[in-house]
Amino acid sequence: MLEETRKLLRHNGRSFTGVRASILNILRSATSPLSPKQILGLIVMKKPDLATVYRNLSLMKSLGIINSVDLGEGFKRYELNHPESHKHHVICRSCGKIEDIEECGLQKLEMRIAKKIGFKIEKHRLEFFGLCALCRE
Amino acid sequence: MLEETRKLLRHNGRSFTGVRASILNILRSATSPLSPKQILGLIVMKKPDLATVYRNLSLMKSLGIINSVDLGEGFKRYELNHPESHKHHVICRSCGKIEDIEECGLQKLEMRIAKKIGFKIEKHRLEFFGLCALCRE
DNA sequence: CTCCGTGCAAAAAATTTGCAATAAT
DNA sequence: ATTATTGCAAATTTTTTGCACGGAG
Repeated sequence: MLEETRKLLRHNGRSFTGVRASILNILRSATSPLSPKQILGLIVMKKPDLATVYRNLSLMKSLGIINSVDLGEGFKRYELNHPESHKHHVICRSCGKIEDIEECGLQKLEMRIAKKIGFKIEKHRLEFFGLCALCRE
Repeated sequence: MLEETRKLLRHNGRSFTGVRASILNILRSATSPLSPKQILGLIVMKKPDLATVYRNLSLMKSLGIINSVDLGEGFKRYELNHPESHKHHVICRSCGKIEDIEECGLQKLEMRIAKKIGFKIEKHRLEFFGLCALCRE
């Protein structure tokens, strides 16, 4: 899995560096999308510069290895891109917990909209906001 | 319609100032969500400070008069809040055109998710990205 | 040798805040 | 009078960029 990424990077003339491996490992074990700062905070040894984290996130996003998620917090979060299973998020407005959901079922709506307004729809973003079980008491 | 807003502001001890009226009029005639800078640019006479625009957007959002929309551009956009008709957006990745869509049909999905993960879902955000008819040539 | 990757510092861009002057109630 | 609103400047926060150095091919 990191092997595929390595190949993808090589194929684009880039290398599979330690920083990139760290970022990917962190995103792989994350249970929700992380901000650049959070990612940096989770790199334990040989902490890179935050600018390097940004540059790598940007590169890996452009190669489709990761995705960005914007929850309207004033910064972006990043997660691994799983091309097969496309994810959405449910965010608790009280504790900030983020849960992933696999279910989507927007294809029909997408097709209907595409036809109605003449767009070729390539992707969508869907997030739910509310209160998690714990925060509801 | 501005009358309701006036009452809502008064009820919260705030006044219906010229800046607020300008912002609301601009949002009312906008065909897509606008950034604070765009809004400022559209105020013709007696241009307020950008900080004032930000403060008013924040206040009016907290009162539910307007909504913010985050398309992952690095800044937020604002639109009027129409409590009855809830809107989503389709954004052209080439020319940036934003179209509103009224259709949603996410209630069933919302309920299914709410039940599955125990969230009380209060709102959602949905955007589509692609190419508009013109940009497809 | 020639790019790529990184650290460091500085710059940009979006947003927020402090404070004094002004306007509204 | 009391409280809200604004302008202005400065501060914060997120993200980007320039440059020089070290390293991989």
